[in-house]
Amino acid sequence: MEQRQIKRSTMTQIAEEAGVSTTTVSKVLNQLPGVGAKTRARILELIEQHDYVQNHAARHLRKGQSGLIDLAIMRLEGGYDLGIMRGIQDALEESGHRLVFFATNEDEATELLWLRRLLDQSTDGVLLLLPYERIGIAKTLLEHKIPFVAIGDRNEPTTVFPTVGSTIWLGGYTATEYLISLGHRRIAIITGPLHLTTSRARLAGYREALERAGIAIDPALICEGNYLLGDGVQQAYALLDLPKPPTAIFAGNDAQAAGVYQALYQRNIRIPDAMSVIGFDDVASTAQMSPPLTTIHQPLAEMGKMAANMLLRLIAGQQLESNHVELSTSLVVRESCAAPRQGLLPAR
Amino acid sequence: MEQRQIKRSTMTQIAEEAGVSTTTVSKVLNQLPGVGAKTRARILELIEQHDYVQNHAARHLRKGQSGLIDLAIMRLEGGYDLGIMRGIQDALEESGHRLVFFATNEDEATELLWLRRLLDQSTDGVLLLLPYERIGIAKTLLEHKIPFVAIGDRNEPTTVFPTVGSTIWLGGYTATEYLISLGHRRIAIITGPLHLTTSRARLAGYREALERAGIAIDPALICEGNYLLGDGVQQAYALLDLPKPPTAIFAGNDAQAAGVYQALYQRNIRIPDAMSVIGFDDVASTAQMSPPLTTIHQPLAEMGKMAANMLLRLIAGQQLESNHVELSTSLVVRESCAAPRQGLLPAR
DNA sequence: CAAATCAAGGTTATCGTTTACTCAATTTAA
DNA sequence: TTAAATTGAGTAAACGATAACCTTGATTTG
Repeated sequence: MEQRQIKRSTMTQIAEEAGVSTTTVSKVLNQLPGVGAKTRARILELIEQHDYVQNHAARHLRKGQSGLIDLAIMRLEGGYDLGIMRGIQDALEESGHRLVFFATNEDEATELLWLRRLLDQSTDGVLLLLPYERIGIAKTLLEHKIPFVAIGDRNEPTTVFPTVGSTIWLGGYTATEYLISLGHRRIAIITGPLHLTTSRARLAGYREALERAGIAIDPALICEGNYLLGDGVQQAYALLDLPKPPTAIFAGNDAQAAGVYQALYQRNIRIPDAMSVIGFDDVASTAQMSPPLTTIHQPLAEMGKMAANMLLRLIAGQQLESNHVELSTSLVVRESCAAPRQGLLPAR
Repeated sequence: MEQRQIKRSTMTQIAEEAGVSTTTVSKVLNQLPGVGAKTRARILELIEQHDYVQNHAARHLRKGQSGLIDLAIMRLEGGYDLGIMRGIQDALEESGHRLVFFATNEDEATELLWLRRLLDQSTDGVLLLLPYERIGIAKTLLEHKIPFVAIGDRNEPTTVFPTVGSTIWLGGYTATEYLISLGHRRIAIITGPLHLTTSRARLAGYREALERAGIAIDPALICEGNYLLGDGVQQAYALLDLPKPPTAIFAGNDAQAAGVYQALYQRNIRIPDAMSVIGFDDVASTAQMSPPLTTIHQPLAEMGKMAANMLLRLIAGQQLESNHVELSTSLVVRESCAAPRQGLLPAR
């Protein structure tokens, strides 16, 4: 087997050529004091000439810092994770850390193996992007004092470890309020699994908006899904088959909204003329839908960035001001909502 | 600053407790011969007890292998990259390598910085997932003898370095042939940028299919896009405004197909009744469209897996059987294509 | 002018493994 | 029974950089 990677010059070589010790070169590289201007310049020049790059492994071994941050994700899928990753990427680029990527695929064995590998100090910190709370991981990480931050919708808000989320309740409220403002009175919601606090938060927001508008809540208009497209399809059919179907559907997330779209397309019900649909998340692909989906924007990239920055601070040994931070959601109006067909509400 | 990560036990400690030298422990860990059964058992037990994990950095420093594979991607976006990443993930999980993720964001400076960092032997190999040929990177990698494999549609097929692609031409041919088989005669195509060989390959396949079916090629039905949704919208409008519009549109890729959908939705033209649409790539989100998009499947995950495996072989110092491999595309029939409205072709 | 301070730089141990080489004890072959 | 081969284990030198601790000469200070 031939030598694979070209042999690069080491600090020792640079030191020799410059006629100094490696210590001095190290000082220059790490911008530490104790080196004269002339010497420094000479060394810098040599470094340039040799196209010298510090050996990562040696540095890591000595300093105990790998320069690596591990991201655990459940499943490489939706735009949700992608949006967050984008933000993480951005934040890490500045810090010079490399992002290691790992998908658990919901397999516990895989997950454990991964966790075990991290324990050899090969990671500086961990970002958890798991859709439900994997207490196990968090606990292990805590035990081993590996810094980490959890991002996104999770089972329970906690202050035991740092988390980044968004104002879900407000999002649910805003979505519903918007539909009301368009004149809708019969507004359905397809929630996520109700054992998740974030699903309940959406629903609570929905309820609050209706109540404030003085609209009675009709339990028939509240369906539970599992945040998957198929649930959207199914629940939409169920809603359409109601004796008195809604004029608008708040889909809980964008995937379910896509499902609602499909059901409506099948039934030849035009959006937004005959039915308004609003999503949640504002995943990248929602803008691609026909018509483009009005939805609640979660600042995914910002959440990722925030989480990464918090982690970086943790790694640097600094204290966090707050263990849980929530970024704000906002309404993105596109083309899937309009006033209900019959115009204004009939006089009572 | 307090100690951050828990101090883990080292080989030395294990060795001491077992009353052997570190060499012996190392042999056990690396499954090398030269250790008696009893000793081996004793050491293994101690390893278990201590929950010992090898120190990555030390190992890396000594062996010159980081256990890391870097993936360069242009931009964290579509399902295209995601699909491929999924395959890579799978392949690497088996080998135990960690996947480092990097998005160039099309910024050359960032890219250079990244490349420079890899040169310190901190990577075992590189996977290039860049939509156009970044000769610079490949050349540098080649120079420094860093093993790498390029994946996906690229500018020019090459045998200078290993690449993984798919049978694009055949895909273009199949898509067109399928539309013809449904009875379409006026079939439009929205290509990608024609300076890309992969765009030209789709077009060539389209032409061949038409020719074989004895259908004259109408240049008015051939438009060029840039693989973006907006191009799909725009070109679709142009096609609809033709004196004699097509009855089917081959959209070049799925994003453009989504654009076509939007334009058709605006004009209230129903798919597939009044217009058939076929995509290319079979990105995850196409199944979410309304109606679900019929498209040409690129085996993205398989491509990623293949590329990763090739890279692994390269890293192990093995020869590749072939420098360029092409996996086959296939037709995925969903609901966006049907026979043209007017039924069969009028007799001539 | 002696003592204290300081800046520039060097010595050396160390981080935790791997590996080439050595060595003694034991087994095998002749 | 003795030389040769095999086996189980140890020694010590890397791998490349960092950091605590010195040394030296120059400059400052009282």
